Amino acid sequence: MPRKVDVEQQKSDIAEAVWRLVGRAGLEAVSLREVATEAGVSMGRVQHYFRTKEAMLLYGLRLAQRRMHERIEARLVRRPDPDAEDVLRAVLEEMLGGDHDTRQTIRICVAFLPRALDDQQVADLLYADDAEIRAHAARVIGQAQAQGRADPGLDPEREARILWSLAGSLGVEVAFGRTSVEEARATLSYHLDRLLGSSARRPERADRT
Amino acid sequence: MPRKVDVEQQKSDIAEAVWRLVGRAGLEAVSLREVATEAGVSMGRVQHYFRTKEAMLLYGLRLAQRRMHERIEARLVRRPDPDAEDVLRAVLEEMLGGDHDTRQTIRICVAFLPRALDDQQVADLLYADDAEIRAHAARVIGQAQAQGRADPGLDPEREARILWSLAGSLGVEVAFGRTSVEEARATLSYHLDRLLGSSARRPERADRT
DNA sequence: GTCATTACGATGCGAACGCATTGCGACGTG
DNA sequence: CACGTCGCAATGCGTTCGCATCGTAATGAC
Repeated sequence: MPRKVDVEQQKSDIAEAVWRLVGRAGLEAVSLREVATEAGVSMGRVQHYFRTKEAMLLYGLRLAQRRMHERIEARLVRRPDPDAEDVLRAVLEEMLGGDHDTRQTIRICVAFLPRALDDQQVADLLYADDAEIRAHAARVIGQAQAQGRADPGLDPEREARILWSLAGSLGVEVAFGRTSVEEARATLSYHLDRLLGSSARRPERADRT
Repeated sequence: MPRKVDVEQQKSDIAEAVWRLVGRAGLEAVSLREVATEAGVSMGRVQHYFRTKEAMLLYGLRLAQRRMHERIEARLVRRPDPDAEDVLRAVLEEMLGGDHDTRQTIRICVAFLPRALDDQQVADLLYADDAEIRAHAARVIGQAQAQGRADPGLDPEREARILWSLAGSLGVEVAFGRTSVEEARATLSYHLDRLLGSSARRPERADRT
């Protein structure tokens, strides 16, 4: 077997160039030539790794979402023995777009929204975790009610829906520069305090415990 | 003076073709030829009324938003002596995308989001009313507090932010087929009930009072 | 009727597009 | 040390793009 390179590395290098272009000016800004230039490689290379433009875009979206998942996991690792609420908070915090890559990912997802209308594959990618996380949020809210922390008059399903919409919306505002991360965080924190009780919970594990 | 046509009519006919294309598959789907075909006119006509593609798109966005404003006004006309809360509720209701044209407009706004990043003109159009409406919402919430209808512990500014984000987010979900209008309406109504007290207020004026 | 002016339809141009093809240098295997 | 395969760079093709140009039919002022 001949010449070997790190295929995944090459593909992700190209995908990241796609991200930058999409994040900067939307899907229309993406052409094979532009991607090649942005990645600092030849157009032949791009075509070697992606048979079609469509495949390249889909790979970029998929990878962006995987990276976002990894960032959420990383947040959880920093917590000792995370419970369901920790998981929810980690997801919400990630969605706010404090991280530069997250903002990029949010912009990418927004750019793909129109495609989801008639492309089931894109729709599946974009909405993959929605139902699961909403259900999870509802459970956490119900749990807080059972513990007497949350207003028993709340409808967990509806509140979960609202929370999810709110976090998503704040993330988009941040990603498109309409709101600062601090503002978004303060707003979400305010909402969560009213929903689950004070957010002053167990702190993240400090470095070198 | 020679041949006269209804210039505004012609321009809006073309703009509506742009809407259909954008609403169907995003900004990338818009080319002069496609627009001409969709509108059932010649490409020359399109170019006659819009000097550049950019001008055409901007006109489309502007007109879509003006139509949305008009629909909100129309909602208000159906209410006898509307107060500040009626205005807020009319705006929110419109944002949910119950109307087909509104859904189209929401999809158009989303499609333009990336452009707002480095096009101040687009940004101004997209975010024109945000601050005003948020301030208005905050006032309405404060007023409800003063009347003892709303929880005095609420922060009107933050609640206004949340309400605005929520309505926008629900509208986007509806516009992209992720949620039914009924669901969105129920969710918003649930939230408003907790925020302002029962939504069972003065009904709209019935036909033929 | 004459004429200026508006409203277009038709056509052409250069650039950029996605994609296919070709060829060759680099490398692990025998 | 050949040989076969992989990793690309280069180039070309047909299409589509936005836009400019040009010709002409229609119309109201005189």
